[in-house]
Order: sequence, then structure tokens, then C-alpha cells
Amino acid sequence: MIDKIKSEWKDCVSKALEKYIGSDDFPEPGMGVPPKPEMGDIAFPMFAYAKIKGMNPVKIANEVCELISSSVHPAGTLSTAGAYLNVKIDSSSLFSELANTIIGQGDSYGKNSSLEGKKVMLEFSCPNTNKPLHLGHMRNDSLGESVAAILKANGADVMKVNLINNRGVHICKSMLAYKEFANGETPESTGEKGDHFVGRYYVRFANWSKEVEARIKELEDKGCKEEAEKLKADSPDAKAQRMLKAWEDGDDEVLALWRMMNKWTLDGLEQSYKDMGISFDRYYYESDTYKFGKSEVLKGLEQGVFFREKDGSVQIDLADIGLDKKVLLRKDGTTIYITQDLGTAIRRHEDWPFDSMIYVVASEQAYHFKVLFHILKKLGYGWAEGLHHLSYGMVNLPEGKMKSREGTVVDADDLLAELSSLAKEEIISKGREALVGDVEECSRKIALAALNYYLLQVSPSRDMIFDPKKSISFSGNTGPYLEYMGARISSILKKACEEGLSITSDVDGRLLSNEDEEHLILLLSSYPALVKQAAEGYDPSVITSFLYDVAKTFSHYYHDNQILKADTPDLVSARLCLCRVVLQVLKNGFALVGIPFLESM
RNA sequence: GAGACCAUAGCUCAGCUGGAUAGAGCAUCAGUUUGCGGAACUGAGGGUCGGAGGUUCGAAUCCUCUUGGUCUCGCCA
Repeated sequence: MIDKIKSEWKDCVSKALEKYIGSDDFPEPGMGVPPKPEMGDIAFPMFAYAKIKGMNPVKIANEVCELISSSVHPAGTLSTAGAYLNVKIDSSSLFSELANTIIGQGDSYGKNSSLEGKKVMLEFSCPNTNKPLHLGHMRNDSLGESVAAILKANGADVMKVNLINNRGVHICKSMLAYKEFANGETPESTGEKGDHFVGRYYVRFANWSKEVEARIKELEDKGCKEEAEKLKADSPDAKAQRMLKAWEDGDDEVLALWRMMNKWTLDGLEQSYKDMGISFDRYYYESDTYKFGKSEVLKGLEQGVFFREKDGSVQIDLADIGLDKKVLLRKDGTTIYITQDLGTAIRRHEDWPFDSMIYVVASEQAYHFKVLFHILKKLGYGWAEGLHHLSYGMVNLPEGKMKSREGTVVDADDLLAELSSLAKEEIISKGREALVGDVEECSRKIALAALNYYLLQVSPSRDMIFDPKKSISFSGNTGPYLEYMGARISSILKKACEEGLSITSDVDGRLLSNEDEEHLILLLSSYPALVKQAAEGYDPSVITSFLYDVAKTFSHYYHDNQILKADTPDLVSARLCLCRVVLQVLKNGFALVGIPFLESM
């Protein structure tokens, strides 16, 4: 609706300029937004025409303004400010139509069909089965889940997939430590969450390995070369390598242990996903795809896309994209990371022929994806053109980077629990337990809002600093602030119902004529275009900043204007209707960025 | 050495398809409740947009160079 008005005005200005300049050979008028709302809603700078006419741009603005004003033009008021031609849209006259649209479409307001019929596969999270999720995964998961929601809102058919990294020598490490030290304990027997249980053994392995390394060095220093060699041959790392071999050879005992521990971790991860409101449509496991990747590489070798090095390894020469050679199969024929990813990509396209596939993966893997996409194209897969790496920066702590060795990794479950308990304290200190009903559930939803909003409001490409203690405050520009606005509006609407007022869209929109009201109307009507924009850039921050803008404006409005006790019944109705549509749009936006809506908090 | 990404207020971040006086939040200081939720609202101080050139009527935004940071360039994943 607002787009239509804008383009009408653009045409109008364009036509006026044509008349004024006396030819149609001039640049299209640029459109912007004036710095202050009272100056208008659309701005047309006239600088570009100064040169053509050889005239002062301020004069041009004034004369074009007169030209338009004196003839038929779209609804709105023209004014000039320096070299700018500003249009003030009569937004209150838009309100009736806007309110009808929003109320009529409800949860669908903002959705569009620009990606109708497009199949988009979205890969994110991709944990390994050695350890629980940490803060880095949370950024990944927030982004993945949000981009999926945004693409869906644009009509795309989205398939969310997770690739579980459940094979390799690192997996052997936790298994080995378990075998060595567990004495048969299980997550059930210790009451631990499965992923944390397995993670503990992974850490145990690292310490064990370090101890043995130290002992080897000690022996070497003492000159006991033989004993040192003996210990080295039987070191934890050597054992892990042997276990990997046994595993790939199909050793029953190793496989049984792997299945058991793998399940423990996956059950734990599943619980975390559930807590974080994350879900997947399909899981892929590296254990299933690596062999397929190998056969694809061998096929490519036959086609001459790859070559076999003298030592027997299979490689590709990437000179055509300015890169070096890259190994695809080791000389012993075993696969590496990229081999598996090749197999996984091809298998996925067979399973579900997507138009595009987005990998949500940290920016440190940019090289990997560049090579991967290139190889798939070389193999002749046309769909490889639709592959995209949505790269995001690291999450660092105020003290610096997270390091598992130094124990500074922020655990996802712990963080969520900490945030929930902060929220709970807040609820209790305000004495709102009775109001919110299920305190635990409400706290969790506040924690999720805080987390998702914080993670999504930063541009994906940037590294970010996350201070678990300070960065997530519940006041200011935060997820809980947005939830709070939702709760307050809900509360007003509830009160209105209790007072027997009906909330309809059949109101006189012209009564909504103060600055905040006009601003809100324009904001709400711009929402559908932003949903589209967010999808084009795979960028949830478009939505988060919009939501903040709406909440902030409403907050100000609400503070300065009475709603239920407005001067006349008609004004009460109009304002209630405004509340209702603001709430609806907030809710719709929340759904795109992982902010749970709360009626009370 | 090569490439990618980043640099904006004390801190955390917006703004970047070129437009008017560069914006939020936190922190600091000062205010606002006889009103529907104070997790709120208002105001103040705080900036040579890393630096230097260039393009342009106009540059935080585009180009070049430069400085600093992070990451990558594994037969690890």
C-alpha cells in the first residue's frame, strides 16, 4: 500500500521534471526519507538536475514543487527544504485500509509469494557427537531458524537439515576414554544429560593424552628411549587411530560402543534443540554419506575432472580459480571432510531437488565452501549455481576467544538456564507469578527472546562479543523489551474487553493524527517490504531493527497518550484498533526472529 | 607470502544499492507515576565514522593505497 503511494509520487515527480526540464533525458528522481518525521515521509533531492538546468537546486525544488502543487497529484502534502522536495503522506487516511488488511490477514500479514514454488534447503547447526552445544552453535542455530522462517514467509518451500558429524578420529577419543575410565557408568546411572556425559569423556581423553605425552617427554629426557617409544606406540592418540581403523573395518565391539554413545549425545542435543525452539525436517549423518562421497570422487576421476597423484591420492587442480591443488581422497583411499560434503550435497539434491541450498556455517570455512561449490560445478551439476554459504563471524567473550582447553567455552544449556533464572528472579521480584501462570515456562521464553534477539541483531558477517553476564540485560534494546511491549498491549486489549469495548477495524482513522500515530501507521505498512528485504539478504537484522523501531515508537506514544481514557469514544476505538494492529505486526515479526510472544510477563 | 572478513561514542552495536545536523542501547548525570504494566518514558554530556588520497554538487557508505585486528590457505572437521 505504502509502496504504491511512493511509486505514484515518484511518477508524479518524474513527470513534473520532464515538463520542467523540457526533455526526458534526465536521471530518475532518487527517493529517500527526510531526517525528521515532521519534514515529511518521502524526500526527492534535486541536486542532480542543477547541472542539467545550470540552476540552483533550491530554486528547482521550489519551482517543481509549485508545478506539481498547481496540478493534479497523488494524496499528500508537498513542501521544500533546501534542495529537497518533501512529501508528507496523509497516513491517517491510510489507516482504515491498513487495519482491515492487517486484521484480515492476521498472522499472514507481511507474508508474500516472491519465492513461491522455490525449494530451498537450509543446513545449519551441524554439531559433532562429542560434546554439547556451545554459544557458537547458538548463533548458528538462531540464524538458521530465523532465515528459515523468513524464507517461508516469502513463500519458499524450506527444508531445514542438520548434518551430524558422527565419525572420525575425534569421535574415537571420547569412546576410548569411556572404555578406559567409565566402569560402566551411563547417563542414566549418573543422571547426566547425554551430551554432557559424552563431552566429559572427550575432555577426559584430552587430559589423559596430555598426561601420557608428559610422561613420554620425561622418559625421553631421562634417556629411556626404548620405554618412551613403547609408551608412544600405546599412547591414547595411537589407540584412537587404531580404533578408527577397527571401526571402519566394521569391528562389532567398536560399532556397538559407537551406537550407544552416539545415541546418548543425540538424545542430549535433541533436548537442547527443544529447549531452544529449534527443529529440523531431516537429519543427515556423515557416517551415511562419506562412502557415497568417495564413489562420486572416483566417478569424477574417470571423467577427468580430477587426477591421481603419483602417491595414489586423488586431487583437483584449482588453478582456474586462483587456488592450489586440493586433495579429495587420501593415498590410502580414505575420505576427508570435503569428500563427505560432496557426497552429502549430491545425495541431498537427489533426495529433494532444491533450487537453492544455503549452508549456515562460520566464516572460517569460506575457503572450504568456495572449493566445494567449484568442484560441484566442475562435476557438471547445474544446481550447484544455487549453493550459498551464509557465513557468520565468531562469538567472542569479553576476555577474548572461547577456548575449550582453557574451559572458557560457554555451554548452551548452562547459558539458557542462567538467563532463565535471571528472568525468573525478575518475575518474582515484581510479584508477577500469579499473572504469568507457569513461571518456568515464562522465564524460558524471556531467556529465548533475550538470546535470539541479541544474536540476530548483529550483522551476520561480523564477529561479535557476547558477555553472558552483562550483555543480556532485560532493559533497553533487547528481546525482553519487545516482549514487554507485546505484553503491555495485550494487557490494554484485555482490559478493553473487560470493559465491554469491542475492537474493530471500523474506526475513523483520521482521528489518529498525532506524530507517533502517523509514524506507527507508516511503519506497519512498510513491514511487508521488509520481510522481502530480509529474505533477499538472508538477514534477520532487518526484522529485529524494525521491531525495535515499532516498540520504541509505541512506547513513546503509549507514555504520552491515553488509550482507554482518550477524550471521545471514537478516539478510544481508533486507538484500540491501532493497538491491535501494532500487536499483530509485532507478533508476526517475533515469529521470524525467534522471540516468543507472551501475553503477560 | 596469498586471499577473505572486520575497524563508527567509554562499552556493545545500527546506519553502507552515495543525500539534509552520523543513530540506538548500556554505563554516567539530571528528570518523569492522582494514567491503561516503571522490564517504561524524557533530557544532558560523550564522535576528526582507523589513516591518506580519489570520484562526486554531495562520501561513514563507492574506488585506490595504507595501518591494525580476526580467520583461512591440512591427506583435521
